[in-house]
Amino acid sequence: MKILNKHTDYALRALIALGMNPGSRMSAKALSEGQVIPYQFLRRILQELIRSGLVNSKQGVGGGVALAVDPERINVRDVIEIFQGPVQVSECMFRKQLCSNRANCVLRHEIMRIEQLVDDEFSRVSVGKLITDLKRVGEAGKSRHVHETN
Amino acid sequence: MKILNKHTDYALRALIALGMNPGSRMSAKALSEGQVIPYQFLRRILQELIRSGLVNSKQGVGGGVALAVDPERINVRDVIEIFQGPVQVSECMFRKQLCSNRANCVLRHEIMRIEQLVDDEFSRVSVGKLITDLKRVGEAGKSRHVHETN
DNA sequence: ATTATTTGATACTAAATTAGTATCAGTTTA
DNA sequence: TAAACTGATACTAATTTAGTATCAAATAAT
Repeated sequence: MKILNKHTDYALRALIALGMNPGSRMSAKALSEGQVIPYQFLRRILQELIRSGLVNSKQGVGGGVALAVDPERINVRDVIEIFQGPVQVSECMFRKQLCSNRANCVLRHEIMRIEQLVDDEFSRVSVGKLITDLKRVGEAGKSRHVHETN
Repeated sequence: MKILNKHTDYALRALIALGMNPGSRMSAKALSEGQVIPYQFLRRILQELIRSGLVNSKQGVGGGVALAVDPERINVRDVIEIFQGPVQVSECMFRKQLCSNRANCVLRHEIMRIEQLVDDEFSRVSVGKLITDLKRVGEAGKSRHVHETN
């Protein structure tokens, strides 16, 4: 049961990279190389982020993308919603005729509670917070590899 | 972002049905008809539940499957784990070489917290509890359709 | 003006996962 | 010995996810 797909994962990495040096505009190419994300795939992900208003873009030489919103105001939930749709458990809620049996419904009750919980938690994690954490780790652990904390 | 797949969904429905009348042994055919689950698909799901020890089976005429465990001791988390693997966010944790960039790692920290939360919550919901809820709803709402409470 | 660098839009392919079907062998009961 | 079952396993189809490719339009530098 994997929660984040590659779209969301890469989108978050890109947003973090953009937020690291505020105001900086980066090309998809630079981002792709810096974050090791397949270029064309990243292009499409960025286009969705642009459409959704989280980043803005500028064409031509010296163009690229930049955050359009304060990183504190972008949270993981937003990004999940863009690329994976709203947190839900089954189709039951939206296609009621499928949900003709009670067992499914009673299950749904518990599950919607958990859904809400997950949603809230992801809402609480902003890109800004991730950047802060990241910078802190960067300071503290200059010499050792982050993985060693696992 | 859908959390439960059909395997888990059907498995839970089957477990609930089996737990409704304790000690009852039901054939896959009866379950399939009662719960409106494709027969051959349910067969395979039941076989996994058997392998995992949650239900036992008896071959031949009058055979079928029955709960092997007190429904209070089967929780949703167990079932998710059987059919969808452990709750995780990305492959990062298990394939460390993929996780060569810090952004991903810092993200993981927050995300593992949420992962744990989801895991705990699903652990708290037992099949027994779902059955209790279901029976209560059955008592209270005899005349009206459950969906009307949406 | 021309060229290089960039995004916009969109079509396409490939791989993986999920959902569902089918078959045949073996067990048990009547 | 026939009917009603599960055990094991192979197969197909649909959907989702991941990734690639192409061409047009904008911008800046020369």
